[in-house]
Amino acid sequence: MRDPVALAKSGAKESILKACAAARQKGLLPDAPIPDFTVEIPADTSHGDFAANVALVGARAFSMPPRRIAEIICGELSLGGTVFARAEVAGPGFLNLFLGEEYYAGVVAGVLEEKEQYGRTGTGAHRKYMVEFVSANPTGPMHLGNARGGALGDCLASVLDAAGYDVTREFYVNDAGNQIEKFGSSLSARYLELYHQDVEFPEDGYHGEDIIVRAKEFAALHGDAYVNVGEEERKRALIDYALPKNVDGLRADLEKYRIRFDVWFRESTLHRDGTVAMVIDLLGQKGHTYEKDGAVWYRATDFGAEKDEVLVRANGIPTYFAADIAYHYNKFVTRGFDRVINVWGADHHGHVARLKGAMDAIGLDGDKLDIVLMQLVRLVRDGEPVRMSKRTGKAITLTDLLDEIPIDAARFFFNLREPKSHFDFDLDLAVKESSDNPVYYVQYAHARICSILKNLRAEGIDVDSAAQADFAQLREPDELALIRHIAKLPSEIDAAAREYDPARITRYTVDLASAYHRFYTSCRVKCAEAPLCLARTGLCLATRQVLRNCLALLKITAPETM
RNA sequence: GCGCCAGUAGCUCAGCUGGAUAGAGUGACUGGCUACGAACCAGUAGGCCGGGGGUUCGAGUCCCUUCUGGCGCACCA
Repeated sequence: MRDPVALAKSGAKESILKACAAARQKGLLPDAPIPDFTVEIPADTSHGDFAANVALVGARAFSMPPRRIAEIICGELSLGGTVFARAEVAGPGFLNLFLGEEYYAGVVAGVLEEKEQYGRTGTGAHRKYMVEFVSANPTGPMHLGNARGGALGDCLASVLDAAGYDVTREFYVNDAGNQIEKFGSSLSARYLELYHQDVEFPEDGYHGEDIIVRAKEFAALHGDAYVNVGEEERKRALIDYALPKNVDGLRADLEKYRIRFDVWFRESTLHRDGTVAMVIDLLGQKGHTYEKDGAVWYRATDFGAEKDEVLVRANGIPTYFAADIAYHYNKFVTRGFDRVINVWGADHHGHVARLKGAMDAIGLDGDKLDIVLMQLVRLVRDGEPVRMSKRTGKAITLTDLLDEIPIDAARFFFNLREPKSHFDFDLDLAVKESSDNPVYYVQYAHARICSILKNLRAEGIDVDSAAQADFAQLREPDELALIRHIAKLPSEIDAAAREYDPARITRYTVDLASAYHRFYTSCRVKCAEAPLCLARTGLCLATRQVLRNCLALLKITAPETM
């Protein structure tokens, strides 16, 4: 629960504000309000460990040159009680702050004390959040988009959990509506084909092999009992058989991918329990609907959408959109989520405004609904886009992908880029067991630490007592750089949660591994003087802990040996 | 035609609510193991941040415009 970076920043801010007040009292600064300023970690460490831009943003308010303001504030600055040892004015007027030695020791000791809790923050304050993701149609196998959405949604949920939110992972099962009817017709046709009935396969039906497999399974159970019944009865029986099977299949595939949902929510329940009818009614009462061409329309344009939408078709069947409004009513009202995050493919971006608008229209707050749009993925092999599976000739499925590349690599790669970035998934790189594969780079750092600790134990060093080592021994630049990076984890988790971008954690982990490898190259653990050796052992333990915490978040294994 | 996302090194991408000399990986070239894992580290080269305007102390970041690419604009989901 400790966040060294946040503490340092707030301490710096407080001291600076005090210095400003003191300067004003002495008449050194005019009596104008101090604009909001930031305390950030500069890219270049020669610019200090933290830097404040107070003088730059205050130039106008004080009508003084920034450099002069910075000098005045710096002169009044008292750093007692903060983690900083000194400050200096630099560049155009930055106030650069340098950390004192105690800070570093505190960070390492803190990690070893908090262990797997290190990095977690209380920012979320247990607010109820839902992340709905994947939600693949149960009419067939999952595609590549689901692979990215799965890794993204799952890690986003982990990140939110780490930031202190009460998170529910949810899969929306579209077990009603048009595509289920198509699913039934397709199954029915395949079933009848088995009995040499002369049937025409539905034009817009599902052509996948999996439909034939299900029809055969059904035939093995029931024989020709459903050949001579009505089409509706046959479809119903086939759907009732195949749908749960498919959902179980999705569940199993996702578990292989290390994703476990808290809730599998069925669309059909919304139709059955009347929620769909209720929200349509509600919209009508509020005057947001009208009838045209026999259909019930919703005035989406009144709520920011580009065009109005049909809620109930002329044939009396509600649209998917109507069900979606009901679904979100259920999320917010029935189940009381404070915020709902949906992970959608970018091809659904046209639905964002209308769904959020619909929330406003039924008297809820559309701003509590966040849609994370992720761009579609392009698979690349030998520098060429791969569209189809070699084996099946059809679109590549999640299981095809996981047959080819390790789960660790898949989860890592899909979380390496921001959701909104288009990206190429390099199959050759993902299967490569070498240094240029970043997932191995990170895992190697972990294995390396484990190996060192093992050697130290073999030499009779009490590794476990290293948690109480004198970390003030750590003074080398690469040691301090590593510790500074370790200190960033909690704020990085907060940032990832705030921006809905778990890729930040993946990149953080790569950078951490890099900082460790540099430390390893320049600082020996084993042959150092006893106190230094123990301190470095502690730093190894802390780094390993942080690597583990990050990899656990991403659900990627942390191997002891490779 | 309208809308959303993106254009940063040869390639893949970072760049934190506008901050200091635009970074990393990879590829190319060069160095580093008689010492804890060389699946590692260090160095060199490589850039009118798609183009053009604007806003201000300061723009890769914000605004306008334009070009290019991806994706949407169903009584499908």
